[in-house]
Amino acid sequence: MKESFSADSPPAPAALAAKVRTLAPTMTRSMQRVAEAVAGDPAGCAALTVTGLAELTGTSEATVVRTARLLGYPGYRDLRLALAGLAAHQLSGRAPAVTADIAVDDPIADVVTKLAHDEQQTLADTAAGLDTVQLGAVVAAASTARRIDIYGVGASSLVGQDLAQKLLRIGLIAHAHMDPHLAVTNAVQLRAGDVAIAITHSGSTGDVIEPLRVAFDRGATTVAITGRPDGPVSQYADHVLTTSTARESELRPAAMSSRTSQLLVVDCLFIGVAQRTYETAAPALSASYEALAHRHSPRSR
Amino acid sequence: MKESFSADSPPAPAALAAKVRTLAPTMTRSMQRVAEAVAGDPAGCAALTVTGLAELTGTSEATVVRTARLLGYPGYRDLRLALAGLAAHQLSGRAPAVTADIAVDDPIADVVTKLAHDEQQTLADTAAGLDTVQLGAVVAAASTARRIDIYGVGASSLVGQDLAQKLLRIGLIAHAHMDPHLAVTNAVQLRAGDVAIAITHSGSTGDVIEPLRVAFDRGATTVAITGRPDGPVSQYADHVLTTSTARESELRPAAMSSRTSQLLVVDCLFIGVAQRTYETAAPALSASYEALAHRHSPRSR
DNA sequence: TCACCCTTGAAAGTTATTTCCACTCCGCCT
DNA sequence: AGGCGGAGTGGAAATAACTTTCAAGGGTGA
Repeated sequence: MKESFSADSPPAPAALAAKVRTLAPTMTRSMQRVAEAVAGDPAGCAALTVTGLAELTGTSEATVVRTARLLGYPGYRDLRLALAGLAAHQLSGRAPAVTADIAVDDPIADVVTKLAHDEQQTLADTAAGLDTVQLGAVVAAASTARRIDIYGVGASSLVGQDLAQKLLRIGLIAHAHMDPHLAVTNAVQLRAGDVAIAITHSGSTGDVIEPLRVAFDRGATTVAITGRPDGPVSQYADHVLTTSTARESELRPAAMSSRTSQLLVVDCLFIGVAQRTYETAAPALSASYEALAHRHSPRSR
Repeated sequence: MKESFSADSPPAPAALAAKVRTLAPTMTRSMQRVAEAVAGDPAGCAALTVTGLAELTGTSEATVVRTARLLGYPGYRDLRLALAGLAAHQLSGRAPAVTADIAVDDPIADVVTKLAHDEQQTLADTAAGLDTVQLGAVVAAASTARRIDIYGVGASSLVGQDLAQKLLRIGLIAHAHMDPHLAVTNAVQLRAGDVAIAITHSGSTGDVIEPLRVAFDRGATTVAITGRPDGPVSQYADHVLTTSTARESELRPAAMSSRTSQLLVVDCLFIGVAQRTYETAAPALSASYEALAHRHSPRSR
């Protein structure tokens, strides 16, 4: 039997500090120094080699290895790996008050973190609150529609354009109207089998409700994508898709999170339609991809 | 100079998967295999030695080390340490994520879940990979710019419009150019102190690079928001903001996640500017809010 | 006081990582 | 078409890191 130490337990994951305390009495003085250093600054020790840690604790490499063994690892290498994991753990643990509002004097790094977090929250909320039955119905209607008209103004206008752009790419006739007057005059052209989609966060944007009303009267399938399903827009909508309303702050206007939410809905809608029309959508998608390729400079690698 | 590879960034903590995707195009085949293995199974790879990983990926030790360097670590040892941290992270983090791709026959409810999850991932990756120093510099430049020109075509055009819209709302002179020719002719008007922002996922969209080049030559502060920081667009950019490149599938074109990523960057930029110009931004924001109020029907709740 | 055993670090030995170099393959130019 | 140059790659030497061995030192109990 060689110089064996009781490696009684598996490579403990996070309970390292506890283990150190438990085992401390059985340790020799030098080993205690090593264990102390490891428990005190896991992150720092993870960056050190055996030699480094030996020097830091004023001991030898052999002692460091012995300590690692005692702590339940096959060698120092594995202790170090565990240490790295533990370090990553604890510095992620302290979430810098991510729930806090974005303040005027927040450093830019915090802005990024908070904003990303907020948007993630918005996405989760939207996904949770989305009525998949309604969505399915809209997908079905859109897949077979003769034409699809989309209404949106302001920030929602961009969402509408995004949807139209994508639907066009898979060969559907979709148009995003930005001018309210033209929208109404075009809505008159709609009939049963066509689809009209109104996008408005407030649910009460007159410029968007009006064309939807006309489409509704004409017998088209009408859809409202709104954060206020109880708003006026819904009365002319066969299907209502609800977007989430995140808290807004002075620096973060509602438009920002509503846009995220709307885009998710619109993307789901698009993918649903693409699935349904896969036979024609797939070739259309690759065709438009091809067409774009030569617009990029050759060098890409 | 020895066999050196561009270890451009610090040892990224959690943004590893994102970094792999961003850098993938610059990588050689063998390196891609290694990077893939690392991104695919951080925990598993953390348990492997250089030789082990080399064998697993069917490459050589040298290639593994090269890949580690490219990812921003001084060597494989450090990559391994980071991997261990990441592994500890994710298995403590959360439940078995929905990593599966969106399939043609997925029910609509799954589409919503998966898509929301993917977009959340994209946001996290983007936030982790965003260079806050660069962002800060862009914010500073934009806050005091005489005028801000924004270039983007296709899907990126909408992102550009979004940014322009928001900047206008806080009283800055911002314009999103959609027509490449007009963009160039307008870029000629720029001079030192002005800001030009090009948005292109591929980093090689000629229609966007051209106006940026002109702006660059004119002495304006130029910014590129791109998923390929090594792309041609960067050579005319004083500041490069990197968006993340999520995996795409047949049903989920790259445009979708790149848009999410771009919007986050743009939002951060906007909030940064709003902070800096708070004195004027706050009243401007409420003024525009007021102006919109009467466009909505009276009944709201 | 002596013998024993435990603790410890130096150094040898082993394994892992990094560096160097030569070979190959691919694209380009002549 | 042939050859020339350069990037990409893996093999192997060199180096660094880790592990083991071993002998010296120091304390303790007989």
